[in-house]
Amino acid sequence: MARYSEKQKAALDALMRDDVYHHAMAIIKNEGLGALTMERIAVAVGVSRGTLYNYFDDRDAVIRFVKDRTFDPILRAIEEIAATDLDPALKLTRIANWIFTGVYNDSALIIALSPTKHELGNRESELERRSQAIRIIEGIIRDGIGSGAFKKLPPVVVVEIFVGSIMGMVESMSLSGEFYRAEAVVPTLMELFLGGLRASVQRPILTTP
Amino acid sequence: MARYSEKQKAALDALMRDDVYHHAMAIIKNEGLGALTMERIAVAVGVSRGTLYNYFDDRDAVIRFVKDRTFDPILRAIEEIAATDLDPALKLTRIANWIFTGVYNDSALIIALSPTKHELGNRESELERRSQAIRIIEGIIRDGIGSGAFKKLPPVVVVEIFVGSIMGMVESMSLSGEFYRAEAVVPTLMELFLGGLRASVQRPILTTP
Amino acid sequence: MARYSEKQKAALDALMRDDVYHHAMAIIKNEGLGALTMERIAVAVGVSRGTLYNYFDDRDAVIRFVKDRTFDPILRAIEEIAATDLDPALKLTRIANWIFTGVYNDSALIIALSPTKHELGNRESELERRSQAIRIIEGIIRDGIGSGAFKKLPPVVVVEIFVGSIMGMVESMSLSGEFYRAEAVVPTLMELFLGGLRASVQRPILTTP
Amino acid sequence: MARYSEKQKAALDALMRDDVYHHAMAIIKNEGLGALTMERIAVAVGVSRGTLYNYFDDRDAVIRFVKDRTFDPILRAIEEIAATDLDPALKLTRIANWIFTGVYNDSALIIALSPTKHELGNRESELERRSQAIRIIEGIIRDGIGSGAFKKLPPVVVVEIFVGSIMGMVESMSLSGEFYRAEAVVPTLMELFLGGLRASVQRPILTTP
DNA sequence: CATGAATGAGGATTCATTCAT
DNA sequence: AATGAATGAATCCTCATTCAT
Repeated sequence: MARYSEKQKAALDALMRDDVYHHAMAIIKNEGLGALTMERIAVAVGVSRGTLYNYFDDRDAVIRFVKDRTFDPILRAIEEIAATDLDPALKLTRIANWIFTGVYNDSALIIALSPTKHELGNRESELERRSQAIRIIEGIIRDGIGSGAFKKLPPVVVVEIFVGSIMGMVESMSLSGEFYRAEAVVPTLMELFLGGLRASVQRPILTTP
Repeated sequence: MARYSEKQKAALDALMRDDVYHHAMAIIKNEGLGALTMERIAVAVGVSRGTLYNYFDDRDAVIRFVKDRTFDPILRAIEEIAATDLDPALKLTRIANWIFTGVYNDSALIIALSPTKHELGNRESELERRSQAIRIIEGIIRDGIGSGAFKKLPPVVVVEIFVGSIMGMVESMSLSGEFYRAEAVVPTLMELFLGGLRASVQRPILTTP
Repeated sequence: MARYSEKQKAALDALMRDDVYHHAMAIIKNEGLGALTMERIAVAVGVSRGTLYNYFDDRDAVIRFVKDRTFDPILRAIEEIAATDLDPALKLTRIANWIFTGVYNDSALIIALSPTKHELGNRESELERRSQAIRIIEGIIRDGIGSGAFKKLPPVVVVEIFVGSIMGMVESMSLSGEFYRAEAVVPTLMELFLGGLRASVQRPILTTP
Repeated sequence: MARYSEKQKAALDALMRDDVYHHAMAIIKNEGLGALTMERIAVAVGVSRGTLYNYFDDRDAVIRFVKDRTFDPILRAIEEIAATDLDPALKLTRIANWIFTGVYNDSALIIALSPTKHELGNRESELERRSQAIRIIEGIIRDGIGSGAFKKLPPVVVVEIFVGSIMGMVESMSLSGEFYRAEAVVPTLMELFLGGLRASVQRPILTTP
């Protein structure tokens, strides 16, 4: 009796979600998260507002979905890079490259999406995603310190600085409107970061006075 | 003629603006910029909505005011530090410290306020403020490179990374909910940053004053 | 696909617009244009304010709609009368009759709507409508002068007086609250107007003293 | 104890009212009645809003006052003209001239003021003023009919047409934006009006078809 | 009397969301 | 499943008016 088999239904569902992702991204990029109304999405996708509600519980679900779909690949890439047996410095460089490149394409989007913080309860998944990434990168840094390649700096803080500086760079560029390609920025970023992190010649470590 | 002298009026005005700043900050921190409605502010301050409009042209003016009041001291501090004759590395350290400390108190606020992007037209003053800071810091870095203290890396990119990593750190902390005091983070940050920036040969490391 | 066919939708739309026209008219007549708030209309029509916005972009659109719906039939009638091959005097009489009758039903409305001046930008269509009517009537008067039926008075001024006296009459009645039927007023009006306009036998010309 | 004597107070009062009239006129002319807020007036006059309320009960009182001050001279002039022993046709011509000229100077104003009708309760004085004028003019027309100078047309309707055509002309000009001087319009107007009104040679009367 | 800060009642709009068809 | 009309809560903003100083 059912018109669509389970499979067909799932396929339909996937198509709809693809469409929504595509158009929601475009709207957010061009006009900001505030412009992402159900009406706008519905019109862009070519369905009625009501139909949208058959696929997403509410507007927040749409936002959550778009975020997830944007960040998950980055997380997976980080996991994959961490799983290789490259040396820690190289891993970090690749991660920086990946994030930067991945983010580059959706530049403004990241910014628009990021500090949703207070807007509704998407914090959980977001934080979880973030803390997963953090934990993985922290592992890499601990490895580096353990192997004597990196200085003995507090890993937790180092991770935050690593991630923070990448995200900060993206935000910086977004605010100033000047976008550099990954190749133009990542080397300098890593030069600075690794330059300071590498346990090169001995140098007394600095602590807060 | 007038019952209140100019001074009294100014004082009243200042009081109101202080109040608004105070409560607007609280609202933004706890619930985000989106929760900053005129009604909320009015209730918090203890006046009617109408009264608010006697002090601020519109909601946007309130937001602008809060931003200015938050960022201006930072900008001025940066200017002052840049004007000293400390060596570049120390200047950068102090600036990092200042921003970090200053921002620490209003932590989440910065994030909530920063990427207003797409929302209203307050970008101008915001960008100007930012570019002023950027220009000043860029000057310091050029000095460092000129004096041979820093590596010859593209100053523009270095600044972005410097500023970006600080802002990113703040945002990182804001997202994760764990806030470190400046003393706990800045040394590490500068160790990394300066470690990578310095024209190698060893040199005693600089500490936060 | 759609539950409602295009036709049904159009019908619904027409119904709503009819309703709005009806009630908006009543409100304007009784309490003036200023009383025509979206709330008032919504309550009168029996829908929510939000629903109104599904049919009209904003309050201005409602006003424009009511005006158009009121004036357009008059304009069309004038065009039709002008297109006949009646003699000019008769054309004018019929036009006066038409305007007067048509307007009679919406009497006060015309006044309430007409000098919206300074209020919103609906002047364009209004003026255009007016100038179309003027142009047509001017043509009739020129014909009359050309054929020797009318005196050689400046057509432009004559039109203004013709139109002005009709509109003025309506306004007069509206202000005084006494409404005469077209049959009671138009003959007198035309007697005066045509009596003065016709190129009769000689008559001493009157000049301003 | 009183600071001001009655006289002084009255003088002060008159000054204030003069000022208000002056500036209120300017505002109405340039921006319409809607722009006539207490704040605007207060600023223009150079006093506080509160002070305005010492001279006028409310906004409506201001509007009433401005109207009165504008129309009263016209009414008085009509009375004076009616009191002369000129012949009826000449009286009407002079009245038309007077109204037209008087209004010419405040052109748009008349329109802006006229259909206040529904706006608050200034109807009484307005109507009274109007009906006084009507009554006087009606008297002139009756005289004309009585003396055999005018045709036997219903005086009430003739008055309305006379007044209506003048006011209509003014409004016409206001709407179209083209203002003619009294000398350019009144002769034509009176030519038409008196041409039709005079009991001249016999001519078949035209009735509505 | 003058002042002007405070008030609060409107009025316009926008959207997320529901639900009958 | 899809539709889209209807809803109504939320928000911004404007002013006439009051009243303590």
